[in-house]
Amino acid sequence: MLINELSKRTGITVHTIRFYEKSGLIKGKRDEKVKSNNYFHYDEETVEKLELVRDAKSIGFTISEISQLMDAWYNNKMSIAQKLKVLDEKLLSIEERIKQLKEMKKMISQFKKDVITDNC
Amino acid sequence: MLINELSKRTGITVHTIRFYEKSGLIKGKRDEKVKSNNYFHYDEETVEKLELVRDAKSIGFTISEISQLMDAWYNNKMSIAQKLKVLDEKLLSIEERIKQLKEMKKMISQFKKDVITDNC
DNA sequence: TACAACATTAGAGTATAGTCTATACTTGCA
DNA sequence: TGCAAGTATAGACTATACTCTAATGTTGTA
Repeated sequence: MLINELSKRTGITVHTIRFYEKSGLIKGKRDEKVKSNNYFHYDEETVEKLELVRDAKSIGFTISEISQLMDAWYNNKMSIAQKLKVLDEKLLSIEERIKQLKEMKKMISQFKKDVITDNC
Repeated sequence: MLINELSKRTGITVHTIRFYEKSGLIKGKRDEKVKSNNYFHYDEETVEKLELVRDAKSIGFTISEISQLMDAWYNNKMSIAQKLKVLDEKLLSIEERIKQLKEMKKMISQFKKDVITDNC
């Protein structure tokens, strides 16, 4: 599929997809048989990747973190041990974030109580 | 206390504290009695605020979100209902983030299993 | 075949959140 | 008193992650 369809499938703008391509998150292929143009072609895996990018971004992962994660997932040049290392690191950082979010939740709940009792 | 002490107390650089002051997160007071300089003075509440800023930032809150939160906390111009509204919104967004993080955790755990089983 | 829609590249512009430099004045201590 | 350390303001610079524009070429359809 071409970039326009990829954009429609993922809900990510053409501009942003090109930006992700420049950043190395995805990679389109040129069709050697076609000589009249230089269009990039994308496969289903790219759709999956962009969905992962979207999810990972929404929880605050940076592009470079997502890049690492995708290497662990899709890159066959990494050893199993290396892949597991990256994945374990990401798991730890996620758990740390959940912990911090729970603390903030507690704080805000306490705020709420304070606001109510201070003013009634 | 002056900005240097505030910086040492919070571990936030003088530059960044000035940036937060420009952004409206904190507010120092000038001492009317002293006429030879224009130095800002900060109180304990500012220390607390900067600690809140640090915590909130670490879980991905933007400055504008933190600003809202601090208004709900410290600004006496807001009604109780308004404060509770802001706090409840923040609680909801935190719960949403926790949910997303848990999903990502599941995904990565599944990745790990795939990596192991695909290669052994 | 005209022309709208789509593709590419290069590069400029924007928003957020700092980070640093320059300049100039003030304070505290040996 | 000298001078290092601290303070203020203005503005330049950086990094991240887009977002948009311009220029130019290609494709598909009425």
